[in-house]
Amino acid sequence: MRLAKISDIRKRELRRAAFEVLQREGMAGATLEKVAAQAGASKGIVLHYFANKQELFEHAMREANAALRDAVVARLNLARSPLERLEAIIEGNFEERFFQPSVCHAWLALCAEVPREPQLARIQKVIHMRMRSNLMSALVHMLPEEECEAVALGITALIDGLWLRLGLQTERLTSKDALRQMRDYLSHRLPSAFAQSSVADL
Amino acid sequence: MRLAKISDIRKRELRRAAFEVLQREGMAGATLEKVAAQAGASKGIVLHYFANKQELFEHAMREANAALRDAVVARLNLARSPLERLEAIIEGNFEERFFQPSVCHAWLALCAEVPREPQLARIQKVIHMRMRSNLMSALVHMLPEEECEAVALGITALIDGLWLRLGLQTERLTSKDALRQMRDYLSHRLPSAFAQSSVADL
DNA sequence: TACTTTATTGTCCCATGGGTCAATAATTGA
DNA sequence: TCAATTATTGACCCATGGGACAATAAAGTA
Repeated sequence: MRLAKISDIRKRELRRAAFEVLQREGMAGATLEKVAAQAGASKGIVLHYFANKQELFEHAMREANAALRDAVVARLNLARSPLERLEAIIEGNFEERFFQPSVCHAWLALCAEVPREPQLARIQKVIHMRMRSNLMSALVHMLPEEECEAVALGITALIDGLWLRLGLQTERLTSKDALRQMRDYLSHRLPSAFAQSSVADL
Repeated sequence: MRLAKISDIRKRELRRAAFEVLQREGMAGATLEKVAAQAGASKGIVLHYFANKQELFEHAMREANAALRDAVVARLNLARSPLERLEAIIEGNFEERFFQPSVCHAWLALCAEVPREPQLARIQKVIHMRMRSNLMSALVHMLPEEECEAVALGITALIDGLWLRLGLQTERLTSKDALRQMRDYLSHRLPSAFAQSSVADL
C-alpha cells in the first residue's frame, strides 16, 4: 500500500468539480475556468491533468458511473435470492444520495453529448450492458426464458424514464415514488410467487 | 384565408433548420451560422426573425412538440373506446417518422437545457401535462381510480425510457420493439378484460 | 546539497460565435 | 409611381473560452 499520489488526488478532485459544475451549468456552461474555480485551483491545472475538456468530462462520467455501480454492487453482495438481487439493482439505482434533480441534470448533459462523443458512447454502452447482465442473472431464475428480455427492457426503460422525469419535473418525484412505481411494475409483471413479497415491503 | 405571410414561412423554415442542426450537432454545436446555412440563408436573417438563439430553439421545440401532439390527436380522433384511446396515445408516441435516433438526439439536447431555460421548462411542462391528461381520460374508464395515477406514471416513464434508449443505444431499437414493450406492460397491468386485446394485435 | 521531476500559476493567443448595424434589395400599398 | 415597410445580406464588434507556454514553486531523489 503506497501513499496516495498527488496526481490521483488532483484528478479525483477535478473530476468531481467537473461533475458539480455540470449539474449547475450544463455542458456548454461548464468551462474549464469554472471547473478550476470549483476545485479551488487555476485553469492551467485542469489541462495539466487532463488533455482537454472532453477527457475531463469523460472521466467525470466514469466516476459518477462507478459510484452508482458500487452502490448496486454493495447491495448485490447482501442479496440472497434472485428476487433480492433484483431489488438490490433497483434500489441501488434510486438511492437518495444519487436520485437528485441536480445529479440528473448532469447526466442529461452527458447523455446529450453521447451521439457526438465516442468515448461517452462507450461508457454508456458499458453501463447499459452491466445493467442488462445484472438483471438477466436474476430474471432467468424467476421467469420463463422468453420473457426475460422483455422484462429486463421494461425495468431499464422504467428506471431511465423515472430518472428523466426527476430531471424535467416541476412536481416533486421522490425516491420513494420511483420505488413504488418499480414495485408496481414487478408485482404485475413477475409470477405471483414473487409478486406479493415485492408489494408487501412498502 | 389570406396569403401566407413571408415572415411565417421564414420562421417555419428556420425553426425546422434549427431542429435539424440540433439533431446533428447538439445545442453547443448548433450555431446560428449553421442554422442559417441549413435553411439556405445568412446568419443575419435568423436574428431578423428571432430575437436570439434561445428564442429560436424555443420555437424549434414548440414545433417539434406540435408535430407529435398532432400525430396523437389524429389517432385519438379515430379512437372509439378507452382502450383505443390509450393505444392511440401510445402509438402516436412511437410513429416511425418521429421515432428516430436523430430526432431523439435533438430532444435530448433540448431536455438538457431545460434546467437552465425557463421557457423550455414551460414547454416541457405542457407536454407532460397533456400526456398525463390524455392518459387519465382513458384510464379512468379502465381501472379503479386509485390505480390510474400509477399506471399513467408507468406509461409515461416507459415511453420516455424507450425514447432515451433509442438515442443512446448501440443496438437497434425499432418502433415495433418499443410498441411490443408497451403492450407487454399494458397486458400485465390492465385488467384482463383489456389485456387480451392488446396482446392480440401483434 | 544539487539535480530532476512534478505541480501550479498567470499570461498570451486565437478561433468561434452571438449579436449589432448600416446598406441594399424586394414588396407592399396608396 | 412613389413612399414606406419588410427582407436580406455581409461586415464588424467583442466577450468567451479552449488550449499553449514559459516561468516559478515544490517535492522527490541521489
